[in-house]
Amino acid sequence: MACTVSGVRKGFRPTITDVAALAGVSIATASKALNGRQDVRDSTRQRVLEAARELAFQPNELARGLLSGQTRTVGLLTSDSAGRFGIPVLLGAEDAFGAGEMAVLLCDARGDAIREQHHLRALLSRRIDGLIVVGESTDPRPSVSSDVPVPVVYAYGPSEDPADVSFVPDDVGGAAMAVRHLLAMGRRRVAHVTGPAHYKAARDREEGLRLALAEAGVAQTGQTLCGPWSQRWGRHAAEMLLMAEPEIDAVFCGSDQIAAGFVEIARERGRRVPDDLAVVGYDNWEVLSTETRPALTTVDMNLEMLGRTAAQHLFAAIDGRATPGVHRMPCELVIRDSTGRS
Amino acid sequence: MACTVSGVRKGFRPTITDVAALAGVSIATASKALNGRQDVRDSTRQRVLEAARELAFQPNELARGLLSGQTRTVGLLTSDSAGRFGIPVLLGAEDAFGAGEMAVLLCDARGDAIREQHHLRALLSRRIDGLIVVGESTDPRPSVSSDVPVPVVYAYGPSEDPADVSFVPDDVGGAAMAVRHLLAMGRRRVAHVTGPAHYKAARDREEGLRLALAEAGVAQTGQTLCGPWSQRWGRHAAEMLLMAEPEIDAVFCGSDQIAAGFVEIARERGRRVPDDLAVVGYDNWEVLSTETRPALTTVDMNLEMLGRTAAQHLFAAIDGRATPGVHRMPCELVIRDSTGRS
DNA sequence: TACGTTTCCGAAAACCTTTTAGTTCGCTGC
DNA sequence: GCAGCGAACTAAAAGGTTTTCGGAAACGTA
Repeated sequence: MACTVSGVRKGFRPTITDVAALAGVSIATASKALNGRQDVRDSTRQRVLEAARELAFQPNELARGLLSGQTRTVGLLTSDSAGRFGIPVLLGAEDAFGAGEMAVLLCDARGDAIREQHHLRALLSRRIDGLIVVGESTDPRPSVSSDVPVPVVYAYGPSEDPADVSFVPDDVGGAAMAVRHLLAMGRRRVAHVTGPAHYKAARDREEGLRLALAEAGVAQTGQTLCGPWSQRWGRHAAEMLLMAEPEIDAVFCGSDQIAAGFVEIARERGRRVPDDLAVVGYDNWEVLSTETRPALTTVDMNLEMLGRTAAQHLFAAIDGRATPGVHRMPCELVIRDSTGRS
Repeated sequence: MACTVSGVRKGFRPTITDVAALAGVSIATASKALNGRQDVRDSTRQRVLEAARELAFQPNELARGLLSGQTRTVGLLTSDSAGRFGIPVLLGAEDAFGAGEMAVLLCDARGDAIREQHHLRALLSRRIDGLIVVGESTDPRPSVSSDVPVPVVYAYGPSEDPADVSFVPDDVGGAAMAVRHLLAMGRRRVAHVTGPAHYKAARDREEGLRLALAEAGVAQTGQTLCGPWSQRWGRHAAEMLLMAEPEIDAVFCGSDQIAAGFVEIARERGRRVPDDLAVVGYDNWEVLSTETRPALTTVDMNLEMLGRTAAQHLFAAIDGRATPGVHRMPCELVIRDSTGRS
């Protein structure tokens, strides 16, 4: 009787009309049966459900969206998703949306403002319910909210407009936490090697360092050294620093790449890590942080969680409950061997 | 007169009816004017265009798609986009689609078949025009094509069904190219350290190695050593291999992580790379390959290009021009210092 | 039988756009 | 004065779904 079809005819898509016809009812009744509404006799509902199953019927979200004005689709606009940091945020957001039955339209502007406008138009013409903008760094970026008639949430890179909703890692807090850990391990001669000073991330992390040192009444050893975020720079900085300030017993590095380079040189120069020298990284980029010798104590920005939170907040904003402002999400200190056993 | 609005009223979306009313024409005429069709007087067209500009009108893609049956939207289904390899493929595909005015619906199944089915249903109900499935490894994966009434293209991880369209890196060719390079540099005692043997990537790369060695009539030195893809395993393998086969003058590694670990130990044991020992990696993961000392010669699978090609092929398939089968995309050898100057 | 109530179902409108099939109007040619 | 024609425009249908509202049937009550 019921001829179960394995596979699907290419191109053919059954409509609710087909289902209604097969079940021998009107489309209105079929709709009510399928959506679990009242005013349908149980036996009728069963017939409709059976017909829908047999035809592998999938309601057309386009038609549904056209009617309801809600597409249950959000845009995810990234400036540079190739970047190390955009990806986890994106994944967290995708995860949260997936759980909420939302679909995600992905756009990568590749750092180009023209392309960004282009994508924005494409998203709007597809009637997204909301938008997440993922930055490529924690530096504030121009707001797009005024061009967009739906709620917008910024993740990782905040909007320049404080009236927008932004979620960023708390780099000041993360850095302070890392340095407090160094101090708790008894270190008092703490140096600092980080990335280019024009990055907000570098400045924030420096502020966290100062904060924690000031709390403990300890002075920083040597100047903050700024360079690229790379391992190469970590090696170079280590060579300079071990020469210039040989008495240091701890280094706070602005990234795991820098830290990886630093421990490499320290090891070569015969400094035992962590016994002679404790090293802390930042980012918890596991391919580096777990593979250096010794494995790095480092700050994890919880980016996936940040993305998830931003997505959940977007839900709230779509429902009209937004909390504007910059929300700083706490970081987490991952303690490994490079700062010694506690 | 024309009051240009900066910003957009939240929630309000003008329709073509609004545009037509403002321009004083029927919606049919407005539609024709906006779409550059004939049968519209120039002066009328200008009035319509002006009205559309003033209202910031965006045609509703939902309505358009409902009518045309084409959504100009494709699905991108990944098993594990957190993976190292899915990302570039995804970016390449997104890039190709963006250029073609297509939008991309992103779904990450996180390696869960249930979730995959769930996402598949969501995509189909949104009436995607086509689907790209991005695998997490080069091992063949179950086909979804029979459940999907639109064209499907598999990228990175091929479908188990040879009637499907798949794009995979040519690992055999890539490995052979790497080993031929070692031979061309005069090396004759080539060892092999790679990942777990249950990975097709490991087996394919071994086949490439054998091929190239056989061509040159050279025997492999020592057994192929299999372990995790990690840097740690690279270090461990180096310790064993330098002990067991001290006469080797080259190592082909199955990944940059393994190669990075290998050169690290080789350096510590006093083997000069590349003078005493040439090392080749695989993947061209730049955070490793450009930062080791010396920088790694390595095989680049051109994943972004692979993703782009898969996307372009999906276009063709949507137009009814598909070329079934597994398409092997050429790899590229990136020569750096770890194999010596040429 | 007449009437009210409940239960179940269906017709039709609405969402927004494109396209088809006209309709109107002015003009040419006879 | 009229057939014929082309240009410019419009009314209406189509696409798939949900929702509103009205209607029909069934049942109980007076």
